Parts: sequence; structure tokens; C-alpha cells
Amino acid sequence: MPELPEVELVARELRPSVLRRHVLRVLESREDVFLTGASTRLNDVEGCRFESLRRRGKLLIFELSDDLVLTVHLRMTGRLETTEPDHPRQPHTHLILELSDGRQLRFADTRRFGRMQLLRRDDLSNDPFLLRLGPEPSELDVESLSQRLRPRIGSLKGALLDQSLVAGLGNIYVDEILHRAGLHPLLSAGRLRPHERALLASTMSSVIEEAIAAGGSTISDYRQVNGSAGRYQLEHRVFGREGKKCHGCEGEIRKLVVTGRGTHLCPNCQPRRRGRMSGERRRQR
DNA sequence: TCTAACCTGATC
DNA sequence: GATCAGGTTAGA
Repeated sequence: MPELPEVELVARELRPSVLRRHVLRVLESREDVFLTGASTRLNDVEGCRFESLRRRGKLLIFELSDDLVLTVHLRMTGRLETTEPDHPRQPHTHLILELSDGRQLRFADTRRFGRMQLLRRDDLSNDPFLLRLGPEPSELDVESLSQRLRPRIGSLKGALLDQSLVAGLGNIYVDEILHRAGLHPLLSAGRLRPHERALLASTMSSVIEEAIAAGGSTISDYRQVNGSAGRYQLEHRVFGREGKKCHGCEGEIRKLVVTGRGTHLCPNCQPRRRGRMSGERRRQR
């Protein structure tokens, strides 16, 4: 479900209600959702204190006392919330931690793709997901973006969805970024012109920034921790707007499938000037 | 690099 | 009943 902006907002909203609290007990957990490392057991979390909460890409990282780390990936439908203990639990609640102030930290996830992991701090640096993760969009300058795009064979959309190229973008924001930059999702990632790469780099960070400022995008599941919906979906120019008029040119927003993902674009504003992908697979140089 | 698979629920 | 969904990844 959530991409970088939504995960960032979850982190910001959760901090005041979890930091400096201790975990008293694990009240409930599903072992296929809450995993442990080689040297951790679930109950190790009991008695620990939440020291910090940060985000890397779409991953939430809670640092605990006793050298423990709790990572949470919400994937498509995961949600985290803190509630009073008597608050009715959402369906598909897979983990409940009782906190020292009497409240509870709960993780619910309809589709059960989401994962929580309890690790030793030392093992976090060997976590395969974190090891592969590319830079944050805010730290990706034109130089570095160019270097990363140049060797790529496939589509621009596929490249931007690849978390090792840049961390945190997902289907919504890639479509929105490409529309703003006037780039067709099927352009060959390795063959952008210099001015297009520059535009892509700046568009990327401004779209992400604006989405955070607007409280993220609420399409169906995502809510801010306080329960209110985001507002960035109102700013979407292409995502979820197939058949509607493009704000830029009065043309019609179309939907196609790129690397298996529904992809929204305006064919006028995002021209596909270089022929079909199949003709672009020729080796570079 | 791409597809299918992992799950459940909403919508067609 | 079939298809689709904001993500990731094993396997081709």
C-alpha cells in the first residue's frame, strides 16, 4: 500500500506515542508475519524501550534498548497504530504490543504481505533488503541518477520501481513523477537525454516532498495514524484517472501495463519518441 | 529483466 | 466468476 511519503508520515506520527515507552508484553503475534533473526526470540522484545524510529525507503526501523531493532514493512495493506487497550481491534490484526503507558501498538494487514522482524542491531547491517536499497530520492543528485540509469536495459518505469536504483518509490509516485517530467514510462531507462535526467531528478524530489506535505495519498487502505485520509490523491494527475482529461493538455489519460503494473499516462504530454521497447534492447554504446 | 506467486477483499 | 490492487522476490 504505502510508498515513501506514507511511510514517512507513519514514522512521524508514531514517534510521539512510542518513543521512550517500554514494551511490557507481546499480547498477540502471528509467526508468519512477525519474524525473528537467528539470535532473537519474540519475547526478547519484552522489557525493551523504544529509543528511536526512522525510515529507510519504505522500511520502518524501530531501535530498541538491549541492542534490538524492530523493522516493519507495510507492503500493500499493512497498518500500524497505537490505541487504548479497549479499542476494538481491526480485522487482520497480527501483532499487539502492550506499552508501558497502558496503550497498545498494533499491526494489522489484510493481505498479510507485510513483515515485522526483530533483529540484533548488528544483524541489521546484513539485512538483505537494506543492503540492496538505493539512495533516498532526496539524496539522489543528477550525477548519481545518471550513473544509475545509464546501464539499464529495460523501461524507465521498471527502473524507478526498482528499490536498488532509488529507495521508496512505488506505483503511484512513479506514474505521477513521469507525467510531471513529461516522460513516457516505456522509454528506455538507459537512453534518457541529459536534460531529461535533470528534470527527472528534480521532479522526483518535489513530488515526494509535496506528497508528504499533503499527508500522503489515500486510495483505499492508507490512513494517517490518527485515522484521517491523506490529500495528495487530489493532486494526482494520472494515477487512478484513466479516461479523464489531462490537466496539462485536455487529452485523455490512458492506462497500460508496464512490468506487470497498471500504468497511467497522458500520451500527449508523455510522448514515446523512440519506438517500441523491443527495438531498444540493443546493447548500448 | 520479467513473471508469477504470496494473500484478501472490492469491483466488475 | 474473473480481475485488479499502493510491494517484494524467487525463479526463469
